[in-house]
Formats: sequence, C-alpha cells, structure tokens
Amino acid sequence: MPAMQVSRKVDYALRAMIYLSFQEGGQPCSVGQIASDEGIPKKFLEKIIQDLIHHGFVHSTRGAQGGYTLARNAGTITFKDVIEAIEGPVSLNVCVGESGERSDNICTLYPRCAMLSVWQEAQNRVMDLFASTTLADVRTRHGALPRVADDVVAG
Amino acid sequence: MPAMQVSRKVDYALRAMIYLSFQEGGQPCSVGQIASDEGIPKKFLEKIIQDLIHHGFVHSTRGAQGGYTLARNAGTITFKDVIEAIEGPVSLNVCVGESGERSDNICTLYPRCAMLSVWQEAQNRVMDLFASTTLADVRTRHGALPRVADDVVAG
DNA sequence: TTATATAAGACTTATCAGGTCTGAATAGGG
DNA sequence: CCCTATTCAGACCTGATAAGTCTTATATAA
Ligand code: FES
Ligand code: FES
Repeated sequence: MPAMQVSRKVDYALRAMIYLSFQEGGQPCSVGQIASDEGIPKKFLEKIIQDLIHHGFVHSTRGAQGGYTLARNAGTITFKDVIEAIEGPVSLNVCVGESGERSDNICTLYPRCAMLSVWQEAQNRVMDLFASTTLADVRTRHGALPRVADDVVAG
Repeated sequence: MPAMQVSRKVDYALRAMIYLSFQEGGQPCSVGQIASDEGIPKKFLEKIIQDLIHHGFVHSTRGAQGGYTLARNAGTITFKDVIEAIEGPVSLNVCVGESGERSDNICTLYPRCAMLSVWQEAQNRVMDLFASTTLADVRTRHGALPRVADDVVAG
C-alpha cells in the first residue's frame, strides 16, 4: 500500500554504512555487533554487507577479532552510491533515470508524453539530494550514534 | 532491480486522467478509447478507473455512448491526489510520510535515527512537486495530447 | 586446535503486482 | 421491446520478488 518505498535492504545497508562511519579509524565491527545495535536480522545483514564489499565500499577482516570497516572515506560515499550498489539505479518511473535513455519501447508514449517532465523533475530532486549527501554529512549532524539499546536507557 | 519505482497502476491512472483533462467539456471517453490511445491493457484500466471514480475524480456515464469524464476541474486535481488514490500515501521509507507519525514501532531507531532527516527531505521534495502539479499544468505545457497512434504518423 | 569470524550460495515463503475472466446492470437506437 | 454498447463488481490467476534462513566452507587470533 505505501507507494515508492525503498526496500528494507537499502535501509539496512545505509544504517550499516552510517554505523561504520561512526567507527571510522577504529576496530573492525562484526556483523553481530551492527545487527544488534541497529536491529537488523543478522544473516540478512551479512548478505547485504557482501554486496557492499563487492562494490568496494566496505573492507573485511576475516577470522577471530575480524569484522568490517569502511573501505573509503565517509566523505566520499554518498547515499546514491549505497542505494545503487544494493538496488540498482533509482528510477521513479520506467521512463526516467538510468534506464530512461532506451525507454522508447518500454513506455509507449516516450518521449512525447505529457507527464514525462514531471517524473524527470521528481527524479532530479531526489537524486540531487542523494548524490550530495555523504555518510560524513549525516555523521556530522548527529553527535552520537543512536543505537537500539539506547532507547531502553532513554525510555 | 530499479529502485523506488511507482507502480504501473499509478502510471496508467495518471495517463488516463491527463487524457481526460484534454477532453474536458467534451463527450465522455470510453475505456476502450483511452486504453488504445494510451497503450494500456483495457480490462486493467477499467479497474483503475473504478478506483478513481470511487475517490471522486472521475464521473461515469453508463450505457451506449457512455464513458468517462473528469468529475472536477483539471486545475484542482494534483499528481499527489491521483497517486494517493491509487496506491495510498507515498512514503519513501517506512518512517516518513503519512505513516511516519506512528513509526516508532516499525523503525527501531525512530525518531533519533541519523538518516531520518535525509528521508524526510527527499519525501518533502517529491511531495512538494506532486502536490503543486495539477492536470491542468501538464495540459498547458503540452499543446496537443500525444497518442500511441501518432508515433506511426510521426515515424 | 579451538573459538570466532567472514564467504558463498542454495533454499524458502508469503505477498503482491499486474493482469484476466465472468457475469451482471444500465442506457440509447431502432 | 430487443439489441448493442458500455460501465460495474468481484472473483480469479500467475510469475516475480522481497525478505529472510540454512548450510557449508574458509580464514585467523589466541
Ligand atoms: S510515463 Fe513514461 S514516457 Fe510518459
Ligand atoms: S530509517 Fe527509519 S528512523 Fe531511521
């Protein structure tokens, strides 16, 4: 019923990346740590992080005391990067976004459609935001990393 | 694979509404007419239009020579109206939008999540656009109504 | 050599998008 | 009054996918 919603995978991926950005320069974090602090199913998160590794955003250390760290500086990783790594290109409608170039056989009226410009504008608005927001940006805005357990204390 | 995409239903609904807005004041249009001009599966469109009728956006005339017309002025119907009628409230992530008010038990970190503000900003950007764009707006920008058949002529 | 991690990938399950099909009810024309 | 064009209501179908689990293998610190 809710429209245009991002998948859980993307949500989890971003939470994990933000989590790691708060630990930048420190010890690697295990998947168990991240999963419980962020309230994410552990096995599911494990798979998501693999995707992030394969896209070069996360570095892993195997074995005991192992875990994950950011592979690049938090200031160089944008929301767009993470979203596209996990879900592929964002496209608010079939005829806009990365796939929009060859959508003349997907969308019957392309490119003379009356509402095409509206979808393009919407696409630009969100992509501008996602492309210009880095992990470092949200870290800066938030002094401390919120955790699930904190709510118990705060509650 | 494409992320955050609107459903075909919404796309079809908007096309049909724009189509009707071009006929404003004229004869009712049958579902067959709209479907073939816009390249939409007829039976599917029939159901979609029923939703639009139930939400008060479309008026129907039954029987021979019957069909559909806009129930309200094209200048008073926004993209937001149509999208929400068909798909329910837009919410780019589980914690924003209409359902965002009581999302403290959906989203584990709400409302102290580090990235919540980013999703809220994205939500605002697209909703501002959808809420301020009416059917009359896109009709004005486009002189004539594009149809599937026109492409054959235009070659 | 054991406990602690990640790595890879097959597997499951329920929901749902995107339709289709059937059979009404309604209205205009002859 | 009947035929045809149309909308209306709702059940039904089908393949894909989101969201997650399970299993086994591999690496490494202590
Ligand atoms: S909706 Fe895709 S070109 Fe119009
Ligand atoms: S993602 Fe929902 S509150 Fe953070």
